[in-house]
Amino acid sequence: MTPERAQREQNIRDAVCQIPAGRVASYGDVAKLAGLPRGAREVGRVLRELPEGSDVPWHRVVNSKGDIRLALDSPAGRQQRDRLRAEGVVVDHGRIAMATYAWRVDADLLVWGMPPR
DNA sequence: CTGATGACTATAG
DNA sequence: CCTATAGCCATCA
Repeated sequence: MTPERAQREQNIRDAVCQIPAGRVASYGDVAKLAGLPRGAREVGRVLRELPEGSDVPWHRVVNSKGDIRLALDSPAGRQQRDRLRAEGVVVDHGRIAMATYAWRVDADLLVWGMPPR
């Protein structure tokens, strides 16, 4: 494990931790926030490797279309759906309305000069 | 080095 | 909505 890799992974986890409850962000958005503009796939890998019981809110990460990418009939998939609903996010057939729930990092940066919260 | 892989994404039909 | 295609890139056998 190179230090660079450990650092990238930490940056990714930190970015995910910035997503507010009740909002979601895409893998690509998280990658951008972590300073890896083309690292969407790596975000997916890091989340996949999170230890069980991690505090990182991985359930707030979905694909750019707003779809939960984990199998809905899997334990993890159901957990993602349930956790999001518990935060007030409407999940319909594994899909989330990004127009409503996407965490608009760029917009907040433009208006406030910093991410929300 | 090479090829396969994938919790990705954009675009086209 | 669906499929196909291409681009992407770290990681691994």
